[in-house]
Amino acid sequence: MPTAQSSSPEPLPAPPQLSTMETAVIDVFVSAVKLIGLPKSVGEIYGLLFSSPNPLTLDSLVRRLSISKGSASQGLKVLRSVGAVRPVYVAGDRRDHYAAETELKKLVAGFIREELQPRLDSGTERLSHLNSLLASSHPADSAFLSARISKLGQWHARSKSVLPLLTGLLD
Amino acid sequence: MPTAQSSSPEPLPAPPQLSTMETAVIDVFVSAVKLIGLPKSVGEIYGLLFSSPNPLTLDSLVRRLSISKGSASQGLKVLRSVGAVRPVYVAGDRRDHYAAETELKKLVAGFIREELQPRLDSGTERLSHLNSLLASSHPADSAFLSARISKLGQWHARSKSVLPLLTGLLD
DNA sequence: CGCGGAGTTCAAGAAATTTTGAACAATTTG
DNA sequence: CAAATTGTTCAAAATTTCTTGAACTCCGCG
Repeated sequence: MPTAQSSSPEPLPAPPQLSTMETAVIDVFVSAVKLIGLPKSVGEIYGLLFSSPNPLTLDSLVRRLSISKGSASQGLKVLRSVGAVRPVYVAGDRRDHYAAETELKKLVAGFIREELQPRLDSGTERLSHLNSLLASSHPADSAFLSARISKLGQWHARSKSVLPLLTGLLD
Repeated sequence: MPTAQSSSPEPLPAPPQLSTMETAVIDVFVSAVKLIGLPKSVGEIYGLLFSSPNPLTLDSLVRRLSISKGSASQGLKVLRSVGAVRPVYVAGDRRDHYAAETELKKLVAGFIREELQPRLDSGTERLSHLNSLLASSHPADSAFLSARISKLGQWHARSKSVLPLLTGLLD
């Protein structure tokens, strides 16, 4: 029995009160997550799960973090997609329970796969579009532009080959 | 003499008109730059410089991209700091001229040095703060939390050692 | 079946970030 | 030196992104 959630007559949800420790950990993940361009709520959710010995339900996240159900749902969706969070079956409870995945390699791999690779892939199309434009470009600049676009192509190829390697460097 | 900027009596700055090619290249850099969390204007500026055979002044950037002087100034500051842009001396012109740095390795190294490393460094302090909080945490969770914070420390150390390696994988 | 709990979706509001523009500082030049 | 030119700064406006909350879909249960 985690916290005594007894039948208090208060109309307000009663401050869910995060411990100082939890707040500090969450803060770390909020920063981290913003750095990689994901919304704060994702960091809050992951941070709380990371601090929690047992899996939590969407509902607990909503209460303890004071965020909306919508945010929690969307945040969990992202975390699930990158494999940062794992659903845990709990007997006799219809609700989903989630636990934080703590293997760095998995987290990075998931982020690369879901957030970075798709961009690189769309870059391939972009590049061929640029090459097609090259034909109709002003002849005077043509040589220069051709060189630059080829440079872009090099970058792109290099990125595509290096990103996956990154995963290998971890753990 | 690049563009004939003759004395036209028009009150409006006259649409600077980017070529289709330029627009497409800029578009690529705007996406890239947003991915890494920098403002669009930074991508626009770098994109135009990347497409340009000769170095451009702040003023040309303002006119051709139709952005404010403030944006251009701030954007160039960022680009200079990460070494994505190089000032080029032009005889008999008081203004600064800028050229795009196109060595991928340099760009990545600069970004890591200026934008990523500082965050990792502040993370060091954060971690020791967490460790100090550990003392005052509820004994029941103490073992679990201790393990999690140690995990965080591992991640941190691993990141600090891997990030610099990244540079070596390029070019 | 219909009710109720769990979770998702998405349009509208709130918050955060970026851009603007005008005032300022620093130089150069006539 | 004063005037003109170049670039910077920063508060306010504009834009973008995130969060909210209510409507909705699914399911399992009685």
